[in-house]
Amino acid sequence: MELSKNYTPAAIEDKWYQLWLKKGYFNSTPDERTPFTVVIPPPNVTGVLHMGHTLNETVQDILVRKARMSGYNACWVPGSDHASIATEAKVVQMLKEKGIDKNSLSREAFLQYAFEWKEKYGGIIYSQIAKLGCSVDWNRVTFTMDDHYYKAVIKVFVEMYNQGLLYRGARMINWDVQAKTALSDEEVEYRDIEGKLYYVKYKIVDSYEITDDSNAINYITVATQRPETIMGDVAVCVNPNDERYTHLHGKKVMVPLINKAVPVITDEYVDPAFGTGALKITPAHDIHDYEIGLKHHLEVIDTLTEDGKISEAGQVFIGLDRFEARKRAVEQLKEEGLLIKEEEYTTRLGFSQRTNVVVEPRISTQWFVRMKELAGPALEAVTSGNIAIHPGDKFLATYKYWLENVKDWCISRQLWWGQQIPAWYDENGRIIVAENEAAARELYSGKYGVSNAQLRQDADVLDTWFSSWLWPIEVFYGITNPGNKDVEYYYPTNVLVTGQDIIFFWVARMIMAGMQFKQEKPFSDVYFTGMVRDKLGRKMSKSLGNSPDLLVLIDKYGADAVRFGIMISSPAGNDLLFDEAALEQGRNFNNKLWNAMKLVKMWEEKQAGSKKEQTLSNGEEGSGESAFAVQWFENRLSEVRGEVEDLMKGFKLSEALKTIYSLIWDDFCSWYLEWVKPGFEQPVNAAIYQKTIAFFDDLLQLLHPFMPFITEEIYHLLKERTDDLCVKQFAPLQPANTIILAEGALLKAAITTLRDARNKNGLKPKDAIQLYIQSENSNQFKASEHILVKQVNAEGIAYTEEPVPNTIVVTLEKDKFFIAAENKVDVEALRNELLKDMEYQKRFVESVMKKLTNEKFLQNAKPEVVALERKKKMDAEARIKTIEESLINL
RNA sequence: GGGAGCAUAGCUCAGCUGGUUUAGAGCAUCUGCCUUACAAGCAGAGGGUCCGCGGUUCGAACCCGUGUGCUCCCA
Repeated sequence: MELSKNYTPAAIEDKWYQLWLKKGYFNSTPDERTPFTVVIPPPNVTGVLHMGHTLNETVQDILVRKARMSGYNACWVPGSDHASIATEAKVVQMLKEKGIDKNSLSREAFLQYAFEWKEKYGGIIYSQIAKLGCSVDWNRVTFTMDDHYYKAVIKVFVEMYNQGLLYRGARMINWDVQAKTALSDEEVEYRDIEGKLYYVKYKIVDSYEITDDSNAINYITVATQRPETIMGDVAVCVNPNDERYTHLHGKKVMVPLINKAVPVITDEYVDPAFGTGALKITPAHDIHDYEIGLKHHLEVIDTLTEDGKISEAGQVFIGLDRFEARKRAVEQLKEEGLLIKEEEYTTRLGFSQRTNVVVEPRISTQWFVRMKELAGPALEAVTSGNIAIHPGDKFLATYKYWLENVKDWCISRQLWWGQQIPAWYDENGRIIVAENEAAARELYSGKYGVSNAQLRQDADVLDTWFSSWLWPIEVFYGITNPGNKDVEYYYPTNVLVTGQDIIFFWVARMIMAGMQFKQEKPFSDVYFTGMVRDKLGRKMSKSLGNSPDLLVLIDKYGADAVRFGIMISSPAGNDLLFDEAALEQGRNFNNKLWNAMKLVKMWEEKQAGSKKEQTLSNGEEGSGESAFAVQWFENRLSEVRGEVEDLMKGFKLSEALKTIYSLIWDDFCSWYLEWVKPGFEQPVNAAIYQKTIAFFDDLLQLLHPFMPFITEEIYHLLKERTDDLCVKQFAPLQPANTIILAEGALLKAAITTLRDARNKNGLKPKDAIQLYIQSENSNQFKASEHILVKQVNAEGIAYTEEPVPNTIVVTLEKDKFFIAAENKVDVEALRNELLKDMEYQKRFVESVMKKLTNEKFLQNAKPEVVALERKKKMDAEARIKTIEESLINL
């Protein structure tokens, strides 16, 4: 078969994914094996995979594939959530384009459009997950608006209501004026904004006759950021201890623009140092004002409509948008001479995470979850170590802080797309909560003795997170069909992988739900990935245009390279600065693997001797050095497999990948393959060939969870197979022989030292040399001397007791190498090199001697540490001696 | 304003219980190579006040204090 010069991923990736699917490798059903369960953090249906998802899904796939190849029954459940606000906005937009107004539709008709929209666009995210190579069980796709899932949410709501964990009430909540719905505290993002502080005069009522406007006695100055809310003012508040305003206690002032008299009140809350020390109180539009209002029994005047315009209650500027009204208010205040000054001011404003508009504090009647009761067990689950957070040191504190200070969760949303709240109200506003209308009626008549009452269901739906917090349970039907085989087998799941930004939204609430509805944790480990930023460290966002398109990247580099690139630059839990250069590195790695395969394939036809009979120790020409190479690599492989195992157990996936990368590129390609590579047109030892294929297999298997496509492809190209790498089980770990590893390290060091000497002395790669080794222990070189000869292009090798004159001399530990070549020896350069090394060694001995001559060190340090220092000293002194001898013989 | 974290090579980061650390890796850089697996490559090299200051210790990149700078979370 003709093999292309470089690896071409596109067709290969598609081929293998289809084959894996066809063979059902990703599907899981309960059996006698231990399960390894992961539920995907459901991306929302409106979205496409961004780089953050890509990182997340890749991490999950690595863990799942590794488990699948390690004897576990791996089950990775895919799905998406219905994203009520985002989806509803998209559907409304789509209807608008068709010329349909949402308000003209019935709820049922709207939902039908919404489901149609979901069917059409909701699948994009799944095709991207597949493109990336994710080994999810497609038979288990779950959507948070599936019938059973809908029922589960309703069931949980009713249950919680009956347990007193839910309540309905008027509170100040975060209001999204674009989506026209309430938001939870977590859905609000705070950002610093350059704003203005306006200093406005409030005239004092019944004061002295106003004769002179500059006379401060006639008015009080209030500083405000929001002059458009002046119409909702019900008081002006000062600190009771602020002497500047003592004379105003009990007085009244005129609210500008609407000329309404309101009292001056006092409260410790007011900071005399901020602004003018006088605060206007607008209970309807500020949370602190609201609380002060409650305390002082003040009226609440809501001057804004649900879409952020001035309402009738505002009296002026009616119908104007809040920001337009601000401009107009400022203009009018100026005209009336009531605006003293404007001041630049940096403030923090809340923005809706979904629509990005400034969130409006608003008093409204909503449903809330009492969080205190749920927080206890969720906190305990983590602090007791029952659930481990990785990296723990970083997020444990955040998690604890949130749970210890948790506020009630506003779960009602003024939307249609979502689970409609199962609460019914009669004409008197009495509440009945039940799973459906029939049950509600029955309950109602039982409770109040009235049948056929007018009952009206709550029009609102529940927060999307109120459904996704059930995810690890209900994807296995654990709420709607408790005790079923799947949920008993797969729950609790093993690990949840997600971004640190949704620790409260989701992780904490899922743990609450697990403890509350299943009396058991939802997962054993939580792995938080960092945020993906661009290479300048900026968050990726649509507005900056710095977020690359995943499919374009896969097209350009291949899915394996994308997975490699994102993992190699992703230290556990740290933010990762995404740079396409990392994908290039991945592509180059693909190519390296591809070419290594091509090299080995070339040997297939050119094997010396019969494949079966030949062994490594039969004295065949060239077998000696190769036997060493095989032995060494076998042990090196065992060693690295152990390291990778440990790294993966500690969720250090990036380091694990780096380790495998280096094992393949450096140890296998640069060292091992070069060591066993036959000369031009020469046959390869058949036993070595077989061993090399076996090593290659092991390397591919080790890499497979990270780069599934190319590894599967090469696995099948290396040899005729009946099995697939995807489900090949790892062999047990073998201990590595440290003596052989040390011999290999020495050989590598010798080769590098000699190559460096060649380089520095201007010897071309083609110039052959004669090599002499002076060593007290020359045996250590003999096992691998044929490799050494080949790797440094020596014509021959000899052992000597005496220095060899007119040669280039270099030292390695206590050993000396003499290189005889055609070139003239640059004595001066050699001398400098040796002197530099000696200088280093002498200073090293000095630093060691400092310790060894220190009585306190000898007394306090552990004996093995002292012994170690003695050895360091002896080694360095021996080396100095070697260098001195070399210098003399120059 | 409250809390958490970080600061090590040009860049991104390792460095576990203080002692083979006069500090490692990848990328980038430099030098030499078109050596028939791979120039998307090969061989080699250079590069550091471990943020500043003070302390504990026989011994500090590591522990403690303090200052500075950056990042994140919360109000």
